[in-house]
Order: sequence, then C-alpha cells, then structure tokens
Amino acid sequence: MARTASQTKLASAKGRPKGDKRERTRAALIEAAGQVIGEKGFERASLEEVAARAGMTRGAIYGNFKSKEELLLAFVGTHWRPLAPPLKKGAPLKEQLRIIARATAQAADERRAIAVGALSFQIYALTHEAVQREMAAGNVHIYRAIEKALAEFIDPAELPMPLGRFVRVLHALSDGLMFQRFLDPDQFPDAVFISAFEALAP
Amino acid sequence: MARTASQTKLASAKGRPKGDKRERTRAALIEAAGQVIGEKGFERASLEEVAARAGMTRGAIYGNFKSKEELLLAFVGTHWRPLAPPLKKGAPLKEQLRIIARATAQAADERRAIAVGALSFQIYALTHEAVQREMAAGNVHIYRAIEKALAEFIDPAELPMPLGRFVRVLHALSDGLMFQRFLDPDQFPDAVFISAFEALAP
DNA sequence: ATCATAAAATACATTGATGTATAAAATACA
DNA sequence: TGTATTTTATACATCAATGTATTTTATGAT
Repeated sequence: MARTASQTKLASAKGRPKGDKRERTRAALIEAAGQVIGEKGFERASLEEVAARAGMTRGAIYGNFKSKEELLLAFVGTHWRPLAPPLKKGAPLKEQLRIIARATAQAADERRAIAVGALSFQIYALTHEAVQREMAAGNVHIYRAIEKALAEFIDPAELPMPLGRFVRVLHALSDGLMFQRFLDPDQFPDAVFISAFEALAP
Repeated sequence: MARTASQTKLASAKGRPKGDKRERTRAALIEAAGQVIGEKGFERASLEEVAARAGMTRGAIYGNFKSKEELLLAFVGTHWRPLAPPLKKGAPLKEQLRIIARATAQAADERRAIAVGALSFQIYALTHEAVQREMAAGNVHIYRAIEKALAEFIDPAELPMPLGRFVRVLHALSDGLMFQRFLDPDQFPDAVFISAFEALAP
C-alpha cells in the first residue's frame, strides 16, 4: 500500500526547469516505473505504486500514457541498451573477453533492478506474440550494431566461430550468467564470469 | 474464461485406475498447472483456467492444495529436472559438448512450455526472497549431482576451468541460449548452440 | 489580472482473481 | 443396499487493479 517515507520526487533537479513540463513528468513516471518493475517484475508492477513512487497519482499516468502497457513499454524502450564494455584496440581476444566478463559481472550488481525488469519483460514478451516479434526484430538490429562495434576491436581470425554467431553466443552467455548471479551471487562470483568468457578464446 | 472445446481430462488413461484417486487428481491438476504456466507464465496462471484444463473446477484445487502458491510450487517441484544428455564414455570433450548442445536445443523445442514455466518461475523467485533462497539451495545440490555425473564422462584435465565452474557455466549458457531461442528461433538455430558449447573445449 | 487550456487529482464503474463456506455428488465400507 | 466420509461443485465475500469520467488545480497567453 505504498511506502510513505520514500515517496521522493524522482525528477527533482535535473537541469533547468525548462518549458516542457510534459516531458519531465513523463520521464519521472518512466523512471518510477523502472524502479517498481525492478522490484516486483514487469507483470506485478502496479500503476498505483508507480505513481506514488513519482509523487503523483494514477491520474498523471493516464494523462501521459494510453495504458499500463504503454508506460511499461516506454520504460523498456528508454532504458534498455546493450552494455558497452571498455574494449582495448589491438589487445588479444582473451583480454577483450576478460573485459567483457568484468563489465557483465559489474552490470549484474549495479543495475540489478533494470536487469530484473528486462528479464521479467522478456518473459512477458514470450507470452505476448506481438511484443515478442517486436522485440525479436529489435534484437536483430542490436546484434548488427554489436557486430560492427566488435569488428573494430577483435580480429575475426581469432574467433572460434563466425562473428555473427559469436555475438549471439556472448549475448546468451551474459544473460544466463547474470540471471544466475541474481539468483545466487555466491555461486557466480566474478571468477566464474571470467572463466566462462575466456574459455571462448580458442 | 475457459476454452470449451479443449477441456479434455488430462489424466485419463495412465494405467489402471487404482485405489488412490487423490493422487490421480492431484497429478492431473499439477499437469494442467504446468500447461497454463507454460502458456501464460507463472504469475498470470489463473486457478480458474488450471481447473478447467483438468476438466474440474476450483473446488477440486482447494480440496487438494492449500493455496495457489502450493499448487504452482508442486508443479515446479515435480517437473523440474536437469537435462540428462546421452553422453558417451571416453569420447573427447568436444564431442561431449556437441551432445550437450544438441540435447539443449532439442529441449528448447520439445519442452518449451515447461521451460517457459521454469523461466517465469525463476523471475518469480527473484522477487520473493524465501522462494529465491530455497531455489538457490536446490541449485547447489543439482550442481553437485551434475558434477558427479559429468566426472564419469569427461576428463577434468581437458577442461579449461575447474569442474565446478564448468558445470555452472554450462548451466548459464544453456539457460541463456534456450531463452533466446524461445524469443527468436531463427537467430538461434542448432548451429549456434553447437558452436557455443564446442567453443568451451580448449 | 483574466481567461482559456492543459495537467493532475479524485471519484466511480468494472473486472478478474483468490479464498471460504456451504451444498451436492461420488466413493468406500459395513 | 444404505450410510458415513471424502471429494468436487456452487455460491458468496473480498480485494486489488485497470481504466474512464469529472472536477479541481496549475500554467501560459493576451
């Protein structure tokens, strides 16, 4: 029934107040949605709680979004970006993979809420065909982008498989490892991440 | 609001009718729960639909289970077993990994419902501390069992990391790959699974 | 300052779900 | 076959959530 203490306005001082209030409350709402999704999961996130978290009521939500789905989708669309690990040009594959491993492990810790939200949204997608298709299409673009980005840092000749496959495998492995670390951090310390990714270098 | 057509009694002819009806309806209910969870996800699975699917009403459920949670948990407890790929004694690591890859890909296709159910349950666990702890503890046992089983088929000296880590990595990778294949089968054909697992052999 | 417009709060209607209490039906047993 | 008991169905109370309609409040322009 809504925390009373932590009802802080999220988008308090982000820059100058500027003209478009609209955008600011939209952003605050989306941010709050992200928090709630991260805690409760995509399905059980309630608008009541989202609104309270942003210091407003549901009225504000329906003034800015058509439906619950639209708000939650807006969050996913806004905050869901692939990691960009700090790769080093010219370094050997194994080292690049170590960097990716560390970035993944770190992301699992620092952005748990977002990641849990993303994960739970994926489950949602799995049971909503239209959303699933949209998401699958989006992923294809992301893969392409990552392929391009990676091509600048690693030599395809060093890879144990075609670059396209490699990207997809990295994605699956990252997701799987993060997921398991959420469930039980003790069983998936950094060392496991590093071993896993390094093993992909022939 | 319940399909009227496909309301088939699931536990129709499984053996001789035998004395304990109790057990049979329990099983039928659990089975139906599995179906619904697989389609709707753990959170949105409704008792109404589960009961209808088993050709009964909610009355039967509450006569056999304390609550919704208990029924769903019963499903997870009953049907959630790790894969047992048909490994070959004495074969080189790479070949064993190929076998695991194929088994995983096949499982993704054949047991989609169960897997989606399991996945969505994991999300549920992530947002329910007690369940999460229980599940984490269970996983530790499973890891131990798999370690033992694997030790009979593969030579630790061939591994790129300690056996314990390797098992955990296999788990994370399988989960991640299956998840992605659910989302977009085209992007994760068998070949990707095979490349991914094979790459783990030094 | 006043008025028109937009944004947010409140009040309301509806829905879908769980869980309980009670009645009906099926089963086992004497 | 008749009765006690268990199992399932029905009816009911409750709750939490979404979405809509309406009112109040804030904002901006003239």
